Amino acid sequence: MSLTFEILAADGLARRGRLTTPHGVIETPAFMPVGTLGAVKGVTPQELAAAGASVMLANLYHLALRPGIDAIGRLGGLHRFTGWTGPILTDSGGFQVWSLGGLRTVDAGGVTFRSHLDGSPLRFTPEGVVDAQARMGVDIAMMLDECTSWPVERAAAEASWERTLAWARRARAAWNGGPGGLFGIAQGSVYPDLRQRAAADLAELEFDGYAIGGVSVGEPSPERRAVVEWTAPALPADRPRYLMGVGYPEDILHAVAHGVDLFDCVLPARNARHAVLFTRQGVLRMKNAKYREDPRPIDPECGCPACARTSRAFLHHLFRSGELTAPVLATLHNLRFYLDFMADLRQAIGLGALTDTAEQLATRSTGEDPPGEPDPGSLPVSSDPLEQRSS
RNA sequence: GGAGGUGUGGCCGAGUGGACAAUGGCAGCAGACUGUAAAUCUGCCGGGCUUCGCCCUACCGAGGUUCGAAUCCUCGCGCCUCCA
Repeated sequence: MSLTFEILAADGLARRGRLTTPHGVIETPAFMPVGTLGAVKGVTPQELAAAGASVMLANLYHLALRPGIDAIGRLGGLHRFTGWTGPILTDSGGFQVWSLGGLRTVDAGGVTFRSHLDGSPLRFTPEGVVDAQARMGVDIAMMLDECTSWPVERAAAEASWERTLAWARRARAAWNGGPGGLFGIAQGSVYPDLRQRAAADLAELEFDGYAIGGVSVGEPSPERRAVVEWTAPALPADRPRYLMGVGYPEDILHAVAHGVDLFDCVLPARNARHAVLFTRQGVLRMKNAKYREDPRPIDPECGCPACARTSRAFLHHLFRSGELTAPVLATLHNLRFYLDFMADLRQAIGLGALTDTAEQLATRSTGEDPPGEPDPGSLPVSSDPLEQRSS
């Protein structure tokens, strides 16, 4: 097995672990920022690392379309190409089966996409997807799956799982045990027996890790949580578990408490670009008029480069003006918030205090920030102009 | 002085007899975003109300024609262009 996973501590079902990959160690539970095209939008690899990220996601479908897997191979692999030196996990394109629903057809053998860029056809098979990820030299490859939509009839969900399971077997057989690892993906929509069966089916195939897919596709939060509660404990305990596409901090906390180790979500990055910031005081919609003359930092308890010397008023101004710096600063902040959140969860599990701190941690991103009295002196200004952004 | 043009909701700008409280865009107010076709999308945006509807005031101003005018006519005012 090319990835090693150690469980360092446990707290109820929650685990504090360490996943060792060819390009570095991932302390879990971990949040993996999404860099679909090879970069988290607006963020350099150095900034990503400085924010505390230990692993980055990228996407096979998007990279296969542009610049192409062969080109990435000729350029020395995905790490060399992107400049991100830490672990990389690539998603297989299974999510695009759902998100690009109008641009693909699925058959027993695989998926045929019509490029969203120019309409040209692109064929994905379980074997081809494994091979492409191996050629890019990623640390964690994901099997090709069919991400079911929501809602979906039970019979359709079951048929879909039969197909995805067949793909899982083919992917497993095609994986040549390169330096990285291959993860299986459980589907089964919102049907408990299907979910549990999917977990058991995959476990037999002995993947390097197991993902829960088919969530974050529009289902209500209680449905999503139920899926986690059925599936996560049913997956092999000695391998990392990955909840795909989730989510808000409260959902991550819930999943961690049920034994999930890895997460990814576009939310912190996309919301940042849309001027929505996560803070320990609640959610801030930075374009709102109430921040026009708010001199406070975004989040006084945050150590990110934006909070170090950017007032809400200035960030508001940058967003209003369409200044590129705005989404960049906001993304650096939101990423740092998520990554700090995960660090706090890891610490809590290590102390056996997850349940105790759960409420306190969960309230961070809920609700609107309280108005508060603007305190003109509240923005800390460093006396050392070179201190900022240095990592 | 003469000729022609033009004046529309915070701004720009469609509309040239009824389907107009008036297309669009911007600005403004708010909301959504979950393995990224997303620096995107949605709602509101004259005033009031019991806001899937009703009432009032509205397209420079004042008159007029008409069943009916942002749209036609007259006068006035402002602005633009050309000629002297």
